[in-house]
Amino acid sequence: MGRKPCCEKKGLKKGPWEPEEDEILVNYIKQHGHGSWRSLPKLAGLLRCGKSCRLRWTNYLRPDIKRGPFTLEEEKLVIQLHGILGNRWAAIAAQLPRRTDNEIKNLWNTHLRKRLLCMGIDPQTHKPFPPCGGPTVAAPSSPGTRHMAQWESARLEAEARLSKDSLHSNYPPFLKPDSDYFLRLWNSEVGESFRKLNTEHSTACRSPISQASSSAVTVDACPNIAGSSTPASNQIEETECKSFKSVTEEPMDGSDSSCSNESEDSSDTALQLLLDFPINNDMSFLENC
DNA sequence: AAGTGTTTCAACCGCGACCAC
DNA sequence: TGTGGTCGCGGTTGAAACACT
Repeated sequence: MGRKPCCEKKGLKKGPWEPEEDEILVNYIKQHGHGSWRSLPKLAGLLRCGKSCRLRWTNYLRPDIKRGPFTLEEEKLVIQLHGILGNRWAAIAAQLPRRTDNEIKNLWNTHLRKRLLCMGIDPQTHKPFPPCGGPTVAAPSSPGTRHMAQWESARLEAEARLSKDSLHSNYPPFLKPDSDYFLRLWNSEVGESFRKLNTEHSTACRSPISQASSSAVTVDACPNIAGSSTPASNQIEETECKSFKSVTEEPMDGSDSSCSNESEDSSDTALQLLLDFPINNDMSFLENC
Protein backbone atom coordinates (compact mmCIF):
# COMPACT_ATOMS: atom_id res chain seq x y z
CA MET A 1 0.00 0.00 0.00
CA GLY A 2 1.81 3.02 -1.22
CA ARG A 3 1.44 6.44 0.20
CA LYS A 4 -0.73 8.80 -1.75
CA PRO A 5 1.32 11.38 -3.63
CA CYS A 6 1.40 14.76 -1.96
CA CYS A 7 -0.36 16.25 -4.94
CA GLU A 8 -1.74 15.36 -8.30
CA LYS A 9 1.42 15.05 -10.36
CA LYS A 10 -0.14 15.08 -13.80
CA GLY A 11 0.75 18.23 -15.66
CA LEU A 12 2.74 19.66 -12.77
CA LYS A 13 6.09 21.17 -13.51
CA LYS A 14 9.28 19.97 -11.85
CA GLY A 15 12.84 21.17 -11.80
CA PRO A 16 14.30 24.65 -11.59
CA TRP A 17 11.94 27.55 -11.07
CA GLU A 18 11.53 30.22 -13.75
CA PRO A 19 11.73 33.88 -12.75
CA GLU A 20 8.11 34.27 -13.81
CA GLU A 21 7.05 31.51 -11.45
CA ASP A 22 8.99 33.14 -8.65
CA GLU A 23 7.24 36.40 -9.32
CA ILE A 24 3.82 34.80 -9.27
CA LEU A 25 4.55 33.02 -6.02
CA VAL A 26 5.99 36.09 -4.31
CA ASN A 27 3.15 38.30 -5.42
CA TYR A 28 0.55 35.81 -4.30
CA ILE A 29 2.07 35.32 -0.86
CA LYS A 30 2.54 39.05 -0.41
CA GLN A 31 -1.13 39.58 -1.08
CA HIS A 32 -2.73 36.57 0.56
CA GLY A 33 -0.14 34.88 2.71
CA HIS A 34 0.68 31.28 1.94
CA GLY A 35 -2.39 29.83 3.66
CA SER A 36 -2.70 26.20 2.75
CA TRP A 37 0.32 25.18 0.72
CA ARG A 38 -1.65 22.44 -0.89
CA SER A 39 -4.17 24.78 -2.40
CA LEU A 40 -1.77 27.66 -3.04
CA PRO A 41 -0.53 26.62 -6.50
CA LYS A 42 -4.04 26.35 -7.84
CA LEU A 43 -5.09 29.66 -6.36
CA ALA A 44 -1.94 31.40 -7.54
CA GLY A 45 -2.06 29.83 -10.99
CA LEU A 46 1.14 27.85 -10.70
CA LEU A 47 1.75 24.44 -12.21
CA ARG A 48 3.66 23.25 -9.18
CA CYS A 49 2.77 21.13 -6.20
CA GLY A 50 2.31 22.82 -2.86
CA LYS A 51 5.39 21.19 -1.48
CA SER A 52 7.53 22.63 -4.21
CA CYS A 53 6.04 26.09 -3.61
CA ARG A 54 6.70 25.88 0.10
CA LEU A 55 10.27 24.82 -0.47
CA ARG A 56 10.90 27.54 -3.02
CA TRP A 57 9.48 30.16 -0.69
CA THR A 58 11.18 29.03 2.50
CA ASN A 59 14.56 28.33 0.94
CA TYR A 60 14.85 31.02 -1.66
CA LEU A 61 12.15 33.65 -2.04
CA ARG A 62 11.44 34.65 1.54
CA PRO A 63 12.45 38.31 1.89
CA ASP A 64 14.25 37.78 5.19
CA ILE A 65 16.76 35.29 3.84
CA LYS A 66 20.41 36.20 3.96
CA ARG A 67 22.15 34.91 0.90
CA GLY A 68 25.82 34.68 0.09
CA PRO A 69 28.74 32.91 1.68
CA PHE A 70 28.75 32.00 5.34
CA THR A 71 31.00 34.01 7.60
CA LEU A 72 33.57 32.30 9.75
CA GLU A 73 31.43 33.07 12.78
CA GLU A 74 28.47 31.37 11.21
CA GLU A 75 30.54 28.33 10.26
CA LYS A 76 31.82 28.03 13.81
CA LEU A 77 28.31 28.27 15.17
CA VAL A 78 27.09 25.59 12.80
CA ILE A 79 29.83 23.23 13.90
CA GLN A 80 29.16 23.94 17.54
CA LEU A 81 25.44 23.50 17.20
CA HIS A 82 25.93 20.34 15.19
CA GLY A 83 27.90 19.00 18.11
CA ILE A 84 24.88 19.56 20.31
CA LEU A 85 21.98 18.91 17.99
CA GLY A 86 23.37 16.56 15.38
CA ASN A 87 21.81 16.59 11.92
CA ARG A 88 18.82 18.61 13.03
CA TRP A 89 19.24 21.29 10.45
CA ALA A 90 16.02 23.09 11.23
CA ALA A 91 17.02 23.41 14.87
CA ILE A 92 20.44 24.66 13.85
CA ALA A 93 18.92 27.09 11.38
CA ALA A 94 16.75 28.46 14.16
CA GLN A 95 19.94 29.69 15.82
CA LEU A 96 21.14 31.35 12.65
CA PRO A 97 18.44 33.83 11.75
CA ARG A 98 18.02 34.46 8.03
CA ARG A 99 19.74 31.22 7.10
CA THR A 100 17.74 28.24 5.92
CA ASP A 101 18.06 24.66 7.03
CA ASN A 102 18.76 23.61 3.46
CA GLU A 103 21.57 26.10 3.16
CA ILE A 104 23.11 24.95 6.42
CA LYS A 105 22.75 21.33 5.43
CA ASN A 106 24.54 22.05 2.18
CA LEU A 107 27.25 23.98 3.98
CA TRP A 108 27.79 21.06 6.28
CA ASN A 109 27.85 18.43 3.57
CA THR A 110 30.07 20.36 1.20
CA HIS A 111 32.47 22.20 3.48
CA LEU A 112 32.35 21.64 7.19
CA ARG A 113 32.11 17.87 7.18
CA LYS A 114 35.15 17.63 4.95
CA ARG A 115 37.02 20.12 7.05
CA LEU A 116 36.45 18.07 10.18
CA LEU A 117 37.43 14.92 8.35
CA CYS A 118 40.66 16.49 7.21
CA MET A 119 41.40 17.34 10.83
CA GLY A 120 40.85 13.73 11.82
CA ILE A 121 37.54 14.37 13.52
CA ASP A 122 34.48 12.26 13.01
CA PRO A 123 31.85 14.73 11.77
CA GLN A 124 29.04 12.67 13.23
CA THR A 125 30.35 12.25 16.74
CA HIS A 126 32.67 15.27 16.81
CA LYS A 127 35.26 13.01 18.32
CA PRO A 128 38.74 12.39 17.00
CA PHE A 129 39.06 9.20 15.03
CA PRO A 130 40.77 6.48 17.07
CA PRO A 131 44.22 5.51 15.83
CA CYS A 132 44.24 2.57 13.43
CA GLY A 133 43.97 -0.72 15.29
CA GLY A 134 44.42 0.93 18.63
CA PRO A 135 42.10 1.44 21.57
CA THR A 136 39.92 4.47 21.98
CA VAL A 137 41.98 7.60 21.62
CA ALA A 138 43.63 8.77 24.79
CA ALA A 139 45.35 11.94 23.74
CA PRO A 140 44.37 13.89 20.68
CA SER A 141 47.30 14.27 18.39
CA SER A 142 46.75 17.65 16.78
CA PRO A 143 45.71 21.04 18.11
CA GLY A 144 42.50 20.68 16.22
CA THR A 145 41.60 17.35 17.69
CA ARG A 146 42.63 18.49 21.14
CA HIS A 147 40.31 21.39 20.83
CA MET A 148 37.48 19.21 19.64
CA ALA A 149 38.07 16.84 22.50
CA GLN A 150 37.68 19.78 24.85
CA TRP A 151 34.55 20.80 23.12
CA GLU A 152 33.16 17.29 23.28
CA SER A 153 34.03 17.10 26.92
CA ALA A 154 32.20 20.35 27.62
CA ARG A 155 29.22 19.13 25.66
CA LEU A 156 29.04 15.89 27.60
CA GLU A 157 29.37 17.79 30.84
CA ALA A 158 26.47 20.04 29.91
CA GLU A 159 24.39 17.04 28.98
CA ALA A 160 25.25 15.36 32.24
CA ARG A 161 24.25 18.47 34.16
CA LEU A 162 20.99 18.64 32.31
CA SER A 163 20.29 14.99 33.06
CA LYS A 164 21.13 15.55 36.69
CA ASP A 165 18.87 18.57 36.88
CA SER A 166 16.07 16.64 35.31
CA LEU A 167 16.18 14.18 38.16
CA HIS A 168 15.62 16.86 40.76
CA SER A 169 13.18 19.22 39.23
CA ASN A 170 9.94 19.15 37.35
CA TYR A 171 10.48 21.01 34.17
CA PRO A 172 7.61 22.74 32.50
CA PRO A 173 6.80 21.14 29.17
CA PHE A 174 8.48 23.87 27.18
CA LEU A 175 11.75 23.33 28.97
CA LYS A 176 12.07 19.58 29.02
CA PRO A 177 15.80 19.04 29.32
CA ASP A 178 16.65 17.16 26.21
CA SER A 179 18.76 18.12 23.27
CA ASP A 180 16.22 20.77 22.27
CA TYR A 181 16.94 22.55 25.50
CA PHE A 182 18.76 25.50 24.06
CA LEU A 183 16.41 25.76 21.15
CA ARG A 184 13.40 25.95 23.41
CA LEU A 185 15.12 28.51 25.54
CA TRP A 186 15.86 30.61 22.50
CA ASN A 187 12.28 30.33 21.36
CA SER A 188 10.88 31.17 24.77
CA GLU A 189 10.11 34.68 25.95
CA VAL A 190 13.64 34.86 27.31
CA GLY A 191 14.99 34.53 23.81
CA GLU A 192 12.31 36.87 22.58
CA SER A 193 13.41 39.60 24.97
CA PHE A 194 16.96 39.10 23.96
CA ARG A 195 16.22 39.24 20.28
CA LYS A 196 14.32 42.47 20.76
CA LEU A 197 17.14 44.07 22.65
CA ASN A 198 19.76 42.70 20.36
CA THR A 199 18.07 44.17 17.33
CA GLU A 200 18.15 47.55 18.94
CA HIS A 201 21.79 47.40 19.81
CA SER A 202 23.84 45.65 17.26
CA THR A 203 24.10 42.80 14.84
CA ALA A 204 27.38 41.58 16.19
CA CYS A 205 25.89 38.88 18.37
CA ARG A 206 23.43 36.84 16.41
CA SER A 207 22.14 34.42 19.04
CA PRO A 208 22.21 33.84 22.75
CA ILE A 209 24.84 31.23 22.18
CA SER A 210 27.22 33.57 20.45
CA GLN A 211 26.42 36.20 23.01
CA ALA A 212 26.89 33.89 25.88
CA SER A 213 29.97 32.36 24.45
CA SER A 214 31.65 35.68 24.00
CA SER A 215 31.11 36.40 27.64
CA ALA A 216 32.51 33.04 28.52
CA VAL A 217 35.58 33.20 26.36
CA THR A 218 38.56 31.80 28.12
CA VAL A 219 42.11 31.32 27.02
CA ASP A 220 42.16 28.02 25.27
CA ALA A 221 44.19 25.37 26.98
CA CYS A 222 45.99 24.76 23.73
CA PRO A 223 48.43 27.59 23.12
CA ASN A 224 48.94 26.58 19.53
CA ILE A 225 45.33 27.25 18.85
CA ALA A 226 44.88 30.20 21.13
CA GLY A 227 47.92 31.84 19.68
CA SER A 228 46.81 31.58 16.11
CA SER A 229 45.36 34.55 14.36
CA THR A 230 41.85 35.34 15.44
CA PRO A 231 39.69 37.58 13.27
CA ALA A 232 38.73 40.87 14.78
CA SER A 233 35.12 39.87 14.35
CA ASN A 234 35.63 37.38 17.14
CA GLN A 235 36.14 40.14 19.61
CA ILE A 236 32.56 40.75 20.44
CA GLU A 237 32.04 43.67 22.74
CA GLU A 238 31.59 42.64 26.31
CA THR A 239 28.92 45.26 26.87
CA GLU A 240 26.65 43.69 24.33
CA CYS A 241 27.06 40.33 25.96
CA LYS A 242 26.31 41.86 29.33
CA SER A 243 23.14 43.24 27.89
CA PHE A 244 22.00 39.72 27.16
CA LYS A 245 22.87 38.66 30.67
CA SER A 246 21.09 41.60 32.22
CA VAL A 247 17.95 41.00 30.22
CA THR A 248 17.87 37.33 30.94
CA GLU A 249 18.90 37.47 34.54
CA GLU A 250 16.34 40.05 35.52
CA PRO A 251 12.76 39.00 36.16
CA MET A 252 10.55 39.24 33.15
CA ASP A 253 8.16 42.15 33.13
CA GLY A 254 4.50 41.61 33.71
CA SER A 255 3.54 41.50 30.07
CA ASP A 256 3.44 37.75 30.06
CA SER A 257 2.35 36.24 33.32
CA SER A 258 2.18 32.71 32.02
CA CYS A 259 5.66 31.99 33.26
CA SER A 260 5.44 30.48 36.71
CA ASN A 261 8.09 30.74 39.39
CA GLU A 262 9.00 27.19 38.73
CA SER A 263 9.61 27.77 35.09
CA GLU A 264 11.57 30.89 35.90
CA ASP A 265 13.85 28.82 38.04
CA SER A 266 14.28 26.37 35.25
CA SER A 267 14.97 29.19 32.85
CA ASP A 268 17.62 30.53 35.17
CA THR A 269 19.29 27.17 35.30
CA ALA A 270 19.11 26.87 31.57
CA LEU A 271 20.47 30.33 31.10
CA GLN A 272 23.34 29.72 33.39
CA LEU A 273 24.20 26.59 31.49
CA LEU A 274 23.94 28.55 28.31
CA LEU A 275 26.16 31.30 29.62
CA ASP A 276 28.67 28.80 30.89
CA PHE A 277 28.78 26.96 27.64
CA PRO A 278 32.29 27.26 26.23
CA ILE A 279 31.13 27.58 22.69
CA ASN A 280 33.18 30.42 21.41
CA ASN A 281 36.46 29.11 22.64
CA ASP A 282 38.97 29.76 19.97
CA MET A 283 38.09 27.77 16.89
CA SER A 284 40.40 29.61 14.61
CA PHE A 285 41.96 26.29 13.71
CA LEU A 286 39.12 26.09 11.22
CA GLU A 287 40.81 28.72 9.15
CA ASN A 288 43.91 26.66 8.81
CA CYS A 289 42.38 23.58 7.32
C1' DA B 1 40.00 24.22 -26.89
C1' DA B 2 38.17 19.84 -25.53
C1' DG B 3 37.40 16.24 -22.45
C1' DT B 4 36.93 14.56 -17.88
C1' DG B 5 36.47 14.70 -13.00
C1' DT B 6 34.84 17.23 -8.95
C1' DT B 7 32.09 20.39 -6.35
C1' DT B 8 28.12 23.00 -5.35
C1' DC B 9 23.46 23.80 -4.28
C1' DA B 10 18.52 24.04 -5.63
C1' DA B 11 15.08 20.91 -5.73
C1' DC B 12 12.86 16.44 -5.04
C1' DC B 13 11.35 12.49 -2.28
C1' DG B 14 9.76 9.81 1.50
C1' DC B 15 8.78 9.66 6.18
C1' DG B 16 7.04 11.00 10.62
C1' DA B 17 4.52 14.33 13.42
C1' DC B 18 0.61 16.84 14.12
C1' DC B 19 -4.16 18.06 13.80
C1' DA B 20 -9.07 17.89 12.78
C1' DC B 21 -12.82 15.09 12.37
C1' DT C 1 -9.34 5.68 19.07
C1' DG C 2 -8.67 5.51 14.21
C1' DT C 3 -8.19 7.76 9.83
C1' DG C 4 -6.96 11.00 6.41
C1' DG C 5 -4.95 15.44 5.19
C1' DT C 6 -1.25 18.59 5.69
C1' DC C 7 3.15 20.23 6.93
C1' DG C 8 8.01 20.18 8.01
C1' DC C 9 12.27 17.74 8.21
C1' DG C 10 16.31 15.31 6.68
C1' DG C 11 18.46 12.48 3.10
C1' DT C 12 19.43 12.32 -1.59
C1' DT C 13 19.78 13.59 -6.44
C1' DG C 14 21.22 15.72 -10.62
C1' DA C 15 22.26 19.69 -13.47
C1' DA C 16 25.29 23.49 -13.69
C1' DA C 17 29.57 25.48 -12.60
C1' DC C 18 34.18 24.97 -11.87
C1' DA C 19 38.92 22.80 -11.87
C1' DC C 20 42.18 20.11 -13.82
C1' DT C 21 44.64 17.62 -17.50
